[in-house]
Amino acid sequence: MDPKKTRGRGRSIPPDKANESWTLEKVAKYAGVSPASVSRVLNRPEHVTPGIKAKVLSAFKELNYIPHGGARALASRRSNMIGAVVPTLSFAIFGSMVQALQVRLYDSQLQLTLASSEYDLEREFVQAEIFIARRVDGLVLIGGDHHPELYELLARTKTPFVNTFSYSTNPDRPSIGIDNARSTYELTSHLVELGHSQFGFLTSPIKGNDRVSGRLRGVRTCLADNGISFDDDRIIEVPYELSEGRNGFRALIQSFPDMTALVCSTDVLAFGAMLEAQEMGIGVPDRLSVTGFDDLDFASQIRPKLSTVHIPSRQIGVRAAEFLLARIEGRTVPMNTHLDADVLIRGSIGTAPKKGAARFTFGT
Amino acid sequence: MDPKKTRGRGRSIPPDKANESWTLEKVAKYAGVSPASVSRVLNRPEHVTPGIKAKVLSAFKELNYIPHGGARALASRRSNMIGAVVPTLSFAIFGSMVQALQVRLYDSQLQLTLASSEYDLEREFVQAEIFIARRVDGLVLIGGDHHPELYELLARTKTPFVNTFSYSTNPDRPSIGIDNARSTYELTSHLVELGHSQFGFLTSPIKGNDRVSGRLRGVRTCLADNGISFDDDRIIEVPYELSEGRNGFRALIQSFPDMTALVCSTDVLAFGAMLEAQEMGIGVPDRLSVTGFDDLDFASQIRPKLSTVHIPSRQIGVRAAEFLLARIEGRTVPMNTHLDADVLIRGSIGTAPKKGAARFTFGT
DNA sequence: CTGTTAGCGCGTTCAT
DNA sequence: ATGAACGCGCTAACAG
Repeated sequence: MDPKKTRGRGRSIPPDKANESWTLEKVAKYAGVSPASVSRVLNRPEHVTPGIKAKVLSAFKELNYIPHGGARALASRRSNMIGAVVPTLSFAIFGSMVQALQVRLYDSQLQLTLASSEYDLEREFVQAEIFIARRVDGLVLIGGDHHPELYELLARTKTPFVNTFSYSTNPDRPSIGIDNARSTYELTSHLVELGHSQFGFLTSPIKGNDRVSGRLRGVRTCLADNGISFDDDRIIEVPYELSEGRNGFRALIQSFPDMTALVCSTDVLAFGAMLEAQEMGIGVPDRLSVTGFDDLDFASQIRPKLSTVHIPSRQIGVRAAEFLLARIEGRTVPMNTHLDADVLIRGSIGTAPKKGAARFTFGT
Repeated sequence: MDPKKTRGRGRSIPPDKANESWTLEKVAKYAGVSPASVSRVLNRPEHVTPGIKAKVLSAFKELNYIPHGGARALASRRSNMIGAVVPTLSFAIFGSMVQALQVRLYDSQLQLTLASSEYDLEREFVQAEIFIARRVDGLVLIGGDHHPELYELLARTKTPFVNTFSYSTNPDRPSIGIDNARSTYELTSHLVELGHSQFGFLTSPIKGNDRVSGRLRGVRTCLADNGISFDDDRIIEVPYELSEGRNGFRALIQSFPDMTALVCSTDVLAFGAMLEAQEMGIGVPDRLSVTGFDDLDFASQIRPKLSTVHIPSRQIGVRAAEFLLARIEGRTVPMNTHLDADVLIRGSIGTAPKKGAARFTFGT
């Protein structure tokens, strides 16, 4: 027998198993096999004899070997990472999508890495660029409004990506999401049927956010279809914060004391508005109907319950993962998939108060 | 002159600038300089003559060159990535910490990459391991309760890390955070001073969460110090969800109808409890005092305002970044830093109702 | 200051 | 099924 391969199986230099930085090559030597075999048990264990596999596996354990991700990415031209850039980490709605995404990717041996843009398209671009520099295998984005250069970058680098939360039909911009305009249209219709004609729209910043602008479009279209006038000064834009919902509502009701229906672009602002209304003695839904969007936990817990639109965010996460997996593996998949969003009519809306009766007077 | 170095500066093979995968070497050839110089303008631009720098920079632009992150990490033994594993992305409290962390790291050319553990120590371990496989330069963790193997892994790989949100004094476990027990002790003291003696504790799962267990300890110690009895069945543990706050409270008040003070381990559960109390006709704070922890936006917006503890989460994020930066650069820094958490006494707590008056009777 | 050269740790042809 | 050799794209000495 070859003495090198008998006893000791190459355990020549194990000075300190713990404090060594083990590389695939060293592990191979330690296990008495070739580097290629070690690589195989890492990547295609089924193509390896049980005997060798066992040796390598036990070497892994003994040496606490951890393969170098960067080196693997370099050699294989695949990073096994998917990047996601979300607008914010401060609201639950993206959290549940991301969680579902993560779990689904994990099942396929892909790791999710996350960054946030703080609702800033420039920052979103920078974060995406960093991900691309890491050669992520795919990218998940929120919405379809992005820096023009980002779309160019994506195309140039051929990075698979998918827009989420808002549905589009553009075949060059894969998307998985809901129809924001349609859902809001529906919500607004209910209000119209209840006799409302004095509307207000309270929203977080619209620029660069197609979900929000879609919702605004839904309101506009619905009111136009019903011959209800809706001037731009009935739209008030505030930062995405609970307290700003209060402020926005106060400003709006001061300008339009006869407003009886308030449509909010998101639950958070609706909560703020409801809290302020309550404080001002404006009854919801008796004198004012309020709607939101997102169906956050609070929506069904506060009283009255908030009428809103439920976004299937877990579904979106799962679908996004599966879309990217398909693209990465070269399978063909529909570029755009529409998901249904349930419109939830709850206690926060009611029939429009009779003319005059609704008018809120200050200082009374 | 050497003809190779004259006109054309090597622009021999630019077949399709757009569809090429440009490497540092190709860029160097294109710019007519050495690979080393290109690398230098990437990493130490100050050590490069303006002339060369200009050539390289314009080549970057023309070719849309994006350096390969994995290769850089491999060659330099630094990934310029910091990993963070958070328990959940669904609550704002970690969001603001992570955001601050991200911004601070960004200023130092480090990229944050995020993963979530869903409050599961096993999953936390796996996520951390993946990060370490990517050779992150540092790791941010939440709390100090981790899988024992994680601590081993960290030590073995010499990965700089820091526990956040909970303060500890263990020099082997760097931490930046608040003293959960102390803050809750203080909060409870207020309740005791207001005459309360019938307490309840509503909490999210305690196991593996030292922030929550610290808070429980704070309550226990305070009540013991004041000679107030507090049996374990006055502690109720529910999932971390708004609706579970309702359920938990209902169960608790049924078992202990004479309870007048409810301490919650987190604002979310306190909100649930307050909503349920309101629904049940139990006045807050007249018949029941409630406290939370976190100071979420809602805490100061609902009525009555929730008494709670404000966590300086942005501060924690900034400090965590700076701690890791220091460790990476080999500077010495205090291993444990304590941050103050403001105890906010607001409308949700009041003097204990007289004996008997407080007793809530079902079906009345 | 600049260019040359040798790896970084791994995957992947090829032979065998 | 296994091993040898090459190269992924970049940085880090070193030499000039």
